[in-house]
Amino acid sequence: MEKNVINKNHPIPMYIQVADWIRENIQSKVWKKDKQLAAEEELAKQLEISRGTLKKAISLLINEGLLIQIHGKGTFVADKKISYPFAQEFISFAESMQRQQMDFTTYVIEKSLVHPPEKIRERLSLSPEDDVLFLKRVRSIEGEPVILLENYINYRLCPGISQVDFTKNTLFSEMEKRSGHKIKSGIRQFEAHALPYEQSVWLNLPQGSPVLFLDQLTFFEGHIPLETSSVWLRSDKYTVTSVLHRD
Amino acid sequence: MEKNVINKNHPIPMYIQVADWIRENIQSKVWKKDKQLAAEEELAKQLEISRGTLKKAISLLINEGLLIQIHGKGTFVADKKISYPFAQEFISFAESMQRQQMDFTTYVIEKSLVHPPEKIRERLSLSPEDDVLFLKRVRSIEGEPVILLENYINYRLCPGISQVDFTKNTLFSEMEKRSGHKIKSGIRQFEAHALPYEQSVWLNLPQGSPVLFLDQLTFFEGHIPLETSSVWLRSDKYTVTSVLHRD
DNA sequence: GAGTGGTCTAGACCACTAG
DNA sequence: TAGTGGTCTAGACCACTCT
Repeated sequence: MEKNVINKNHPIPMYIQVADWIRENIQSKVWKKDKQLAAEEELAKQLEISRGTLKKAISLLINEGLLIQIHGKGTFVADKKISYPFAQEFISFAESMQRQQMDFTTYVIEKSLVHPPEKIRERLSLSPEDDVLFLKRVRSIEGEPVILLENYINYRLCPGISQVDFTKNTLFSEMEKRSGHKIKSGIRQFEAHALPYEQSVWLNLPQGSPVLFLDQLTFFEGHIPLETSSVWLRSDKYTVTSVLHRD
Repeated sequence: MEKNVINKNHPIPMYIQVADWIRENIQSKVWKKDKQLAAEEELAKQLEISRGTLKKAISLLINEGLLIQIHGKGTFVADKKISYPFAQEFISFAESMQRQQMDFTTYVIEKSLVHPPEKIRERLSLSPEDDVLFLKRVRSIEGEPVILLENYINYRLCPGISQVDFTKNTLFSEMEKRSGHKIKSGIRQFEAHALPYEQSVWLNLPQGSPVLFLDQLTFFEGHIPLETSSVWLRSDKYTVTSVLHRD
């Protein structure tokens, strides 16, 4: 039976638990491409949840591109190749890699508490006396650098974060841990840039190469900005793919 | 009263009608930035719908970046600048522009029925005898070209589409009209490219300029592929912005 | 016609925010 | 404490697909 999959008591909403369980079945290849899931009513009964809750879980996975539903036919495991749903759900590079069970390494180029430039202060709604943690990292897959990140983090909201070893810990998880709040949303703007010299050194690419550039702003619940960053992505190595839907 | 906003009978699902109504209030500036909406229970009562239906409408608009919700506080009109939710919802360039009440013009460079290259045939799951419509267009805003599109459309699914005047009609609406089916989903892959010479002429940019490149595949319901395209975007003129959420 | 997902309801209780 | 959104339920009826 599938019923012991979820815990009816508080910690995590049931629809998230159900989505996690389905995602795991897909990623571990227990459920293969094109497998038809049990009908919603049936599956809900097995899991001892209501159909509405199950539908909410399924819709998350449709959004991630892991499932497709066809009216009158059923729910199926999608034929998903490598996909980096960076543009779809607010997940970090680290989370995206982890979900795909890919290994990456992080090298910290710079980590320092600084007084922020005017532009950063505005974006993060900082008071004049607020400091920010400036973080500059390169991430590599199989020894090849693919992504360069420059983050500015509101230090008041994440006290002690300057002590973290970012070769071992991810920024998102540390920001949530230090602040005691959940990251809720973000804005990402995608542009194509010619790689500046300063960045080209770290990405092991010729200056002027076309790269994906992301401008990011991250919020806690309550629309409180806590982090802003510039990201340079080698789009020859790491493409951003989105599975999108119409309503 | 707000109740005449929606039609309880069939044509369009109520949650879409409600979302359209809210979107219009926001875009026409009747509801301004930071305006707090009536509480869900109250608003549902006014619209004579259930709270669940209202929540579904609201979640669409949160996804579009038009509303934000804060637990315990309320629902608010987001502070939205120009945003092109290209990476979030499967809407076409034309629809994106129309929603923002921006004018654009379309110039058709080429429109021809052709026998598709092998790669296109595979992507669209075509039989050897199937033809495709090849369409090459430039779109300009205020006289400035910003986007170049090359589309391959399964002609069997959209009979007669070769007759359409694409300076006046949009591809998505024509594909839906000719086929009698609704476009349901798509996959977009974002890359940064150095602008090839052939494309540079149409975008009025130097060859080699960094541009956003999109590789797109479009599906009807039932996961039937009907169109695939390559799109070059001037990211200095037209940036792709996504408002993203975590669950 | 049998089986599927799509929409909608009317309610319940919980968790968070604010004064 | 009052007011808000977040989650969950148990059911109903409709629309679509396939045989």
